[in-house]
Amino acid sequence: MNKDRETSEHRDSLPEQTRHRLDKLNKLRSEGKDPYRLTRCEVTHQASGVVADFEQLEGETVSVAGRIMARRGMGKVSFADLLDRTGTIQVFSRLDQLGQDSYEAWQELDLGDLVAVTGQVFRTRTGEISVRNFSWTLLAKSLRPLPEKFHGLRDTDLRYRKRYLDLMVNPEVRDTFEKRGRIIRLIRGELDRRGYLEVETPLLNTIAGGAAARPFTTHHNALDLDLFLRVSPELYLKRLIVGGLERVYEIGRNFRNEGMSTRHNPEFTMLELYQAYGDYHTMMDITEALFSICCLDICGSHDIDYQGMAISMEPPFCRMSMIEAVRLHTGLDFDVLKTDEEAREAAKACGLEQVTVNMTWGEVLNTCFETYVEEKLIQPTYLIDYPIEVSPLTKIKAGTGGRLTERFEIFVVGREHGNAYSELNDPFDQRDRFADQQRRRDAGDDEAQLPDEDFVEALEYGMPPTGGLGIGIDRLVMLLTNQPSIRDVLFFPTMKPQDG
RNA sequence: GAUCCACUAGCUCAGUCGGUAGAGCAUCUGACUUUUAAUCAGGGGGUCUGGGGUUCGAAUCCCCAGUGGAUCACCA
Repeated sequence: MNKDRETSEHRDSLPEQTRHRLDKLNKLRSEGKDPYRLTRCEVTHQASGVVADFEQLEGETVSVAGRIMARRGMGKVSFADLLDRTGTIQVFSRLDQLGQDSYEAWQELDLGDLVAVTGQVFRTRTGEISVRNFSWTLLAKSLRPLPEKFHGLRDTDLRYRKRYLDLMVNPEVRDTFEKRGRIIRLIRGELDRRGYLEVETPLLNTIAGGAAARPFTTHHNALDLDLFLRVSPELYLKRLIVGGLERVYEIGRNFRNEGMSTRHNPEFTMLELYQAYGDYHTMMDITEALFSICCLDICGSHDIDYQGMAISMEPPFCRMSMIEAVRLHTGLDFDVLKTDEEAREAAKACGLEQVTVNMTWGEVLNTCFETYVEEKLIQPTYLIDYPIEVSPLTKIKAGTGGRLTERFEIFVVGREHGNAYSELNDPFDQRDRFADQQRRRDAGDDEAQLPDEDFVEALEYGMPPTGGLGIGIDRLVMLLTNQPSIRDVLFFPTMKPQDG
């Protein structure tokens, strides 16, 4: 709120409620009681602590601080609900205890004002644990009316744009984000226990590698250099494996310049980890451990509800090959369909319209999976053995004629939650795969991966056999907090400006 | 990018057949010394998202735009 708004002509144009609050603030300032000048206050107890430790605290004097969320005036007595980060505590104020001036000033407070209260812990006649107001301080004036307390803030537009209001009046929102923080802490704890080093790698990339996705572009002025926001930290993390760190992980933001949905935000948080001397089976064990640990801690059970679906997060998770899954759901058997031509014809006969003339056996298989199977994988399932065409950084699976790779994605509630593989460490093969990706790019596939010759050079020094895993943190949080949209687990989801 | 839906007081929502706008909470005035969605009495508050059109008359019907939501496309 800028200085202009304190002048009289602006005052008159303000909504009634804001005008009243501004008048009160100006009155305080003119009396030398500017609340914004205070720099700190002594807080001895949290709201939930007063309630939890009532037996010990009854009769003791405590200092609490928070936002006034509700008031119930009774004349010479009044009640207020004070909200801090732990919850709500009731403040009981009496005229004869505060004195005329202090009580009148207390009655002048508005919903949303931030106050500190010092007083005695006691239980009211109706049993409510409260703080008897002996003295209080206004810590900050709230100049705008709060959203309604009973219904909360419903308008999704407002909730996402002004998340602070959402957090003030919708307690379950705070709960979701506290759980998000806990999930990330649990993951760090488990990986630290397993001897992983947490690392950070560049967000500004000269080559946006490691995933097939369109990047955001930016520019460095001093170097006169176009840069890309990373779409994945994968190639950097594997360089660290080459460097001998053996077990590394990074939890951080990826940026993909693509469509948005309930499952996609342009920036999102990924866990990526790499373990030398492991493979994709090692990564299945870690995935199960991480999911299970988080689920038990957050939900208290392996049996959870997600949007009306009963999900069992009890390890071990179901494992099924892509060929098997497609056979099960479409009847098409890619063990029998041998050539690209046969695969295309069979899929077309099955009604798959996306099939184009150039598609290979593996691409058809993958398209069949995405079209007919993916959304049906409700219970946690490791979908294994992906076609080589869609897995340019992955080791070939022995005995598949070079068609399939040692890779899995984990699906829950019909969504991809993670992606892992036995990392390709053959520099010759890797160079060929990049060349293949380049051919696809040249043929018009702008999502094909960009060759990274420096990465291949790193492989030439020798990378041990390595298992790698990526888990979408936002989707995991959605799953464990039963939120329907990724925007509900991001404090500030990407939004169009309103006057855009 | 496509389709459908929504947008009314600070917030949550009604608004019939096209006839000058309603409620609850919040706010203001008054009453009230243990309330808790406090209660009681009274008052104020609106660019009906924006622009255009049809009409004697539009929150309401039509067109365009904005923002959001859902679905699809995209996302190996």
